[in-house]
Amino acid sequence: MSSTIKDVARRAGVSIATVSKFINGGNVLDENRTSIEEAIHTLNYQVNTVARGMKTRRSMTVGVLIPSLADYFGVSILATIDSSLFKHGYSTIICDYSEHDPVSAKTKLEFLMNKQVDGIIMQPINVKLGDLERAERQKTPIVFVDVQVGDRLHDSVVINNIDITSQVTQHLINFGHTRIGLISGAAGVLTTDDRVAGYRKALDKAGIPFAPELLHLVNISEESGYQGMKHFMKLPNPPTAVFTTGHDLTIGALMYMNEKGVRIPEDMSFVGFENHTIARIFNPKLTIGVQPIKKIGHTAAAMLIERMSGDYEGEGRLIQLKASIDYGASVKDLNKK
Amino acid sequence: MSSTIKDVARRAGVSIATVSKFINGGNVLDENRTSIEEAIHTLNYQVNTVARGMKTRRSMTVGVLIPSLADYFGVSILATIDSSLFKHGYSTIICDYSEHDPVSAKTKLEFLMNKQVDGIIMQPINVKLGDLERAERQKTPIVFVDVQVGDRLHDSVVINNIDITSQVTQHLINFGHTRIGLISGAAGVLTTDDRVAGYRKALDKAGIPFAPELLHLVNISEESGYQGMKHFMKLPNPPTAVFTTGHDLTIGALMYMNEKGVRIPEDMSFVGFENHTIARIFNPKLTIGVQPIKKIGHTAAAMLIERMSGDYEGEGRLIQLKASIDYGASVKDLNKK
DNA sequence: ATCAGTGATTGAAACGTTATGCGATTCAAA
DNA sequence: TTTGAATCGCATAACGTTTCAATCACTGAT
Repeated sequence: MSSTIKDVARRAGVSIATVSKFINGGNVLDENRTSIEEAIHTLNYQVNTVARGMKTRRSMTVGVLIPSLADYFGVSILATIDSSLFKHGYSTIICDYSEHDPVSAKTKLEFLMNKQVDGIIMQPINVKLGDLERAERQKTPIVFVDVQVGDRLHDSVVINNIDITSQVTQHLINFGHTRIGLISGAAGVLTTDDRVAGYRKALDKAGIPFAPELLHLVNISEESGYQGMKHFMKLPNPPTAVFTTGHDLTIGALMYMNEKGVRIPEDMSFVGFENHTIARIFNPKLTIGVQPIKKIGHTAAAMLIERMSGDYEGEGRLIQLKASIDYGASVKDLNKK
Repeated sequence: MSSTIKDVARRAGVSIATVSKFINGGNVLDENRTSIEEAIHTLNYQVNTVARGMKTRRSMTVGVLIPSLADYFGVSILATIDSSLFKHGYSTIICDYSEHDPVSAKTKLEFLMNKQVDGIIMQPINVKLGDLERAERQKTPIVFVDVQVGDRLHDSVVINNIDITSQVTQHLINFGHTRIGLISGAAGVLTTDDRVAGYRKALDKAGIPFAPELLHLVNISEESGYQGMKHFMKLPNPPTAVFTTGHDLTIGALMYMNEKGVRIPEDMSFVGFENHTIARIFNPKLTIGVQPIKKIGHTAAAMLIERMSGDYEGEGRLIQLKASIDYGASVKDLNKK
């Protein structure tokens, strides 16, 4: 159906080995070069990367594994990863897994391994160390994003979660807020725990007592944002400001407020996360925390490429990037009356 | 590094062929079955799908090609396609291409073909028929989404663009609007042309003269939505209602209005497209046109699977799905004064 | 003339799997 | 028992590459 290296060799009147050498950039005689080029061109020959991978034991394919293809963070990172990897000739196989199904991550990981991926980039929510066993046995490098993983075998790219939440909380405190609601992911996930830690750190520093009912930690879905906001608004003594730590949580919370006619910032001060677009079309413009998503993606891809090419073989590296605050007008200053 | 079928055969004391047969569901003697199972288990054997693909000439991989991984439609469809395909054992290689670079689509298509994908799902913006040459020569099936492609070789899944825009326009007319701005993609793209046709159809029916300055047709980016809205607002006689026909266009238009303090629907009536989330967090709730994205994705995946498995070999099919209007409160009724 | 050295070419052996044709085994019916 | 049919296992040849050791054709120096 499609022409092979054998066809090219025959037509060019040289051996298969010579054609292979030419294709891979080796030196060949000028006369051979031209006849090979001619043959390749008229036969429309393109190398079969699968067959090549069979020999070289490299598929030039990497797997990207994220909890959901409907989640902003995962998809955004996918875009930058894909373009970084493509530049190096790698293709990206995308998979999502369910963070609730205990075997889903492991299953998908094995699926990717069976496809002989050369490396994996993964956002690990609720994955157990045992899930990584197969990849580790075969020495397939994994780079984690968003959440770092305990063992020091793999690289991770994360943001400094303690810093960003403590900064946001500090900002709210500066504006006179003392009852501050926090909506974040599930407790136990490192990212969430760090974020809560940052929140408490700022409260402690200001001498504000911690109130457990002002924490809503379920997962990072839209629904959870909606429910969290609802929960806060129904408290006998509701918070004056709420902070969400994820894109979809932010949307959920906004939905609830919009539905109930809660005005921002008159009735409720609000700080969202990660969504520039929504922040800009919202009136008033929202104050949000933003992750350097592109940088995370590029860094992760670069680290993986180093691993796959053998340029780096040392122990796991941890890169912590800085998130920042993009100030809008969704926080009311309680100091100026 | 990783064990092969040869290792399994040796350990189980049978030939390679027998193991292969067992793996692929053939009948083997009970005693062989158990020893093979034992060997597979203790050796942690997993088939190498690349090597298998080499023989079977099927990679069990499909390519998804969309103009941008930052675009709502493409990414949403990717999610449903991926899950449909995974159920049938296929993995998804994702690629984006630039609709502005004339060779980008062709290049990426060849990239996918070199990876020996068994099929392709593509959202074809600005692709030329010649770009498909290689895939056609190798008889790799392609299913198009969003925009149908001229020749009747391939399947397409689209929505009825004329219907939806004519309905939206009709709705605006019913509410007393006669100067209606339309922001859509580039003229020449079939989807856009159909949408403009639907718009004009409704105008004609109501006897409203067509005003060329009320059309802004550039591309489907956020920026274009922003510029389109800006253009309309600066007209000596601006429209009383604007309709955007894409997710990102909608966002861009909203950004401009928010920036300039244009109130919806007091100062401007507005109908957006495709974004439930934004429609719901916006105040007032937006009226939007919605595509059945999940259905599009599932249908496309199902058609591709039929092609790849050889269950269907006929000529190209065209599936037209219906879009619908989700009514909010962003259109002012000019009839009741 | 011969020889070593240089570079390009080549045949053949992998890589891990499935497909195929044939010989061996089994079993029920005669 | 014998026989025919059915089943199962095996050796081997692919699939399209890369790679390696061996070969070949030169060149320039001895």
